[in-house]
Amino acid sequence: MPELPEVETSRRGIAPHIVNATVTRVIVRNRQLRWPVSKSVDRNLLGASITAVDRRAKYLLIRTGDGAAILHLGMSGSVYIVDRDTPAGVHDHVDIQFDTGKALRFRDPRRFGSLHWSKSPLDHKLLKSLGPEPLGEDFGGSYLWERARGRRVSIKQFIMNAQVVVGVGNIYASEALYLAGINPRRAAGRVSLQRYERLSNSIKDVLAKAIKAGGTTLRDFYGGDGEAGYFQQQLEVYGRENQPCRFCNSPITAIVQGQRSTYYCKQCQT
DNA sequence: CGCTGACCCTGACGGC
DNA sequence: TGCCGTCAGGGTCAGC
Repeated sequence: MPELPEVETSRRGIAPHIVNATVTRVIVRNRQLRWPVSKSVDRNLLGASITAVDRRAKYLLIRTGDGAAILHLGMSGSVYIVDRDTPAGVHDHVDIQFDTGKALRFRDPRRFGSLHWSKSPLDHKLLKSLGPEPLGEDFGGSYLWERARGRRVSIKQFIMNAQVVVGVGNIYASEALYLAGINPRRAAGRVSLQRYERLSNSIKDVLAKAIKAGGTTLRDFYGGDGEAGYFQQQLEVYGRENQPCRFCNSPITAIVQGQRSTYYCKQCQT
């Protein structure tokens, strides 16, 4: 479900409600997520005051003075602010209750999400070898081109690789390649520097616009404040198999790459 | 090191 | 209506 824009939308939705609030109780109803949730999470959060909610890649970092809870939403996860005593549904695995009377609720039907505690989250095993943020200064065309030397993997799988750049998920990878006019099947090592410049700009553009729109709501995504995103209205190719390309009218093609579906225009993307 | 495919899990949806 | 196959926005890991 959530790609970078959806995680960022969630972060912005929840932060105002929990920063400076103190944790009065932590309820973990099901510890069997992507990895078992350690009791150190509960222990460290209890009694602490939240100092910030940050994001690195698709991880939410819920910080206290001593460290951070590292929350990943996986494919189907979402976070909400609820009144503390709101009855929990079957997939509401974690509640973090606050002295404000509210709680941060984590729901995740498929349980591909995860929750860890770390004193120094950016050094955590899951985060330490991640590539740059796509909206940051150190990401651009020359960086991508450099990293792509000798790589035979498809350009689409290359930009979805979090070691290369974080936060480019399956929807926005197809969208960015369309906007840059690059065939998603092309080998990463055979894309010119000039086209990488265009691609890095497309990635920045599409992610920034999606954040502005509050994310993409395909099935069930809602930001932390319960609002649906509306970026899906701006999707050019994702989910549009056989529908006309908005530029040239030829039908959008769907293929599978690395077990994920890819959408593109055979006419416009070479 | 780079790359591929299996796998984790539940729910929604379309076809019959 | 019900059953069954397919698919889903994530990522890690083993094996070549």
